[in-house]
Amino acid sequence: MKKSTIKDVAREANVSIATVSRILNNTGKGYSDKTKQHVMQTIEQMGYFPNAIARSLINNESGTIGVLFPAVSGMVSAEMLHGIEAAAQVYGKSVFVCNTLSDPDKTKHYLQLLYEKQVEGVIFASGRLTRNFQKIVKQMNVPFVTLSGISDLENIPEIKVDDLKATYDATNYLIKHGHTKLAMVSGPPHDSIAGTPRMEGFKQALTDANLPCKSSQISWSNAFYFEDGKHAFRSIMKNHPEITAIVAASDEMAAGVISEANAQGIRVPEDVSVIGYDNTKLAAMTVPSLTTVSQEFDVMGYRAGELLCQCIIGEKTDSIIMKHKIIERESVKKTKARGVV
Amino acid sequence: MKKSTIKDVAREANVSIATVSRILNNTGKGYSDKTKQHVMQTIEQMGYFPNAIARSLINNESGTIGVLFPAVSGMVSAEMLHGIEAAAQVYGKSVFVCNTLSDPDKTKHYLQLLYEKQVEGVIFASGRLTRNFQKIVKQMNVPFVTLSGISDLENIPEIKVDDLKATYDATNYLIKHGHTKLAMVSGPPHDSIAGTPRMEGFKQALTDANLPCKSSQISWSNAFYFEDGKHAFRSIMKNHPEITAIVAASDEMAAGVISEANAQGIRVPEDVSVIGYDNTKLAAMTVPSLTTVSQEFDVMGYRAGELLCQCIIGEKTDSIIMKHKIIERESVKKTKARGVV
DNA sequence: TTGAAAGCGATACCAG
DNA sequence: CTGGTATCGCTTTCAA
Repeated sequence: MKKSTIKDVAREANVSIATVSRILNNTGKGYSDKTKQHVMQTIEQMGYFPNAIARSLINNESGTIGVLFPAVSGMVSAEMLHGIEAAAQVYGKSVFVCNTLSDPDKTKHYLQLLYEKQVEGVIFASGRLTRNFQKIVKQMNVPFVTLSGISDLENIPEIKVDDLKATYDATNYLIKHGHTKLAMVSGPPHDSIAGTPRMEGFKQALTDANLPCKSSQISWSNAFYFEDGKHAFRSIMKNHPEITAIVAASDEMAAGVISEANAQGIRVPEDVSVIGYDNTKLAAMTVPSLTTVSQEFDVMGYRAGELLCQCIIGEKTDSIIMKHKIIERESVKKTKARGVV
Repeated sequence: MKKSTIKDVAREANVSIATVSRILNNTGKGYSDKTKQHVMQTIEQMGYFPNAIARSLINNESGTIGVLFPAVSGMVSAEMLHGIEAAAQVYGKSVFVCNTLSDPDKTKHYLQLLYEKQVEGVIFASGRLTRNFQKIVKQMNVPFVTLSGISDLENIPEIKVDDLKATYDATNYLIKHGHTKLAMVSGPPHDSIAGTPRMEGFKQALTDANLPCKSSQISWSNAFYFEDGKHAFRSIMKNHPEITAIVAASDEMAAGVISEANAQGIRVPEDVSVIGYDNTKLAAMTVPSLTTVSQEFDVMGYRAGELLCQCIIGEKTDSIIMKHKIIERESVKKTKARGVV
């Protein structure tokens, strides 16, 4: 049983396809109320749905956008994607998801694919849009937006939180609560998205507070996972047993720190305080629950989707720096206040 | 600057569009090696990419599939989606994601949308495909697959683990390790996917072991979250302080149980053992780490994608029951063995 | 080996 | 208010 087309409807309703088309698109004129009734009815009973692909071809509008993630597994990207989809929904766009695995070849492949599929815009999430992709991006000639990422290309609006400032604030939060011997559990130092800026924020906060800041106070790993946090904490405790507070570059790492502290009989927050980063659901689940820097990923995703859709209709093109805030839970010990509260 | 089309390439290369098309599709015949070289070159330098939409229209193959989730936020759906995308990749399909929010109207809307976009197949994940959707599904006339869900319609292959059996095994695991006073922290009893079958598995295991099984041993919530686990544990401890082991319907709930136990000064696993469900990353992060039933969501996603693509090319149509296994960590106390080990 | 031309399903302009 | 028709970009016969 073949799918019915506009032609079938026209034949069945004894009108021209032009008329059916007008009714379908609700142009308001070009048909009488009576024919409309009649045509709508036959459409209904035939179970006809217009072919969006044919429409796209003639209108030159695919009604789709593409989203590139290193990997959609994981809380963070999941929430972002959710937000993106919600926004796309509102603007009547469908979304293609792609997992680049951070592989440049794969990424380029996907961009070409999206190009061929005539997407109207692309969200590049959690990655770095390098000059490598300049050519294809330019050719595609549709709006791009980076989400919690970074772009080496010009004129690409971005949605992100100011990681440096956020980590600065987190560090400062510990300092304000009386901590003077701090360490950081960081991601890869050359990760220009979540590595470098967060380390920098940590350092600046220490420096501004006239606190010692040696590189040995930062223990970094190749990723941001639970195990990385455990290892990092172990090495910190070896080199700096005097530490009383730790800034982690992700909630998972912070959870690793708490877990390892527990294993070593070090109490959190009595002996050592911990502040996390992201405010994923995990932060509420640790024991003790995690004080952390909040990034609202679903909102960020929504805003990214929204921004992209606005760019598509030529409405707006400004970057958005999302505000962050510190969510206070139980993992930080508050002793004497130091300086302005 | 308009996008260049096959026509432009033809003109530029001084051949007919038919020839360009043949070369593009690598038909192998219909052009000389020399023209091929030449055409490929001009394609390259023009930066031409074929319009997939026009291709879809004439080939009647969109090269896309749709995935419906209640919500892509959350570890579980994220991992599934990752697997799906990976499989789709292999079969050369792009994937549209849709968040139904478990709303029937929205779901129907998305199905229609996917229909119009001419998707070649649909994965219906973590939800129930009711008779409500029968009409549209039938009309679409493309393969459907349910993933970790349930279908009231005929002939829809499914990928899932046997929830009843898995919970049975989990319960039995506790029994084998000497526990006789058990309780369950369950999701919604009328949730036919992750509610009813898991409760049933729990009950059957108790019954088969000749252990008491009153309905008061099961505390259910409207969802499967951390907070639900906390509440449930509280009420269980009120009604059944004698309990020594708990079966949770999700890792998050199990984490809630552990957290609440902690707050009440009840030790895990010394005073009460806990077994989770899902084996999400969270399970490794709790203190103590969680013994749990493993579902490999990324693999399930991959298999679902694979299965769907095989259905599309008419290759295979059998359901897949994924095997589950129990991942032993630290949250279960092993006392005397009881019965066969 | 090539090219001309007939569609794929829908839109929109132009006549009537 | 209506219908005929060119067109969107590409594939695929059918002749040459």
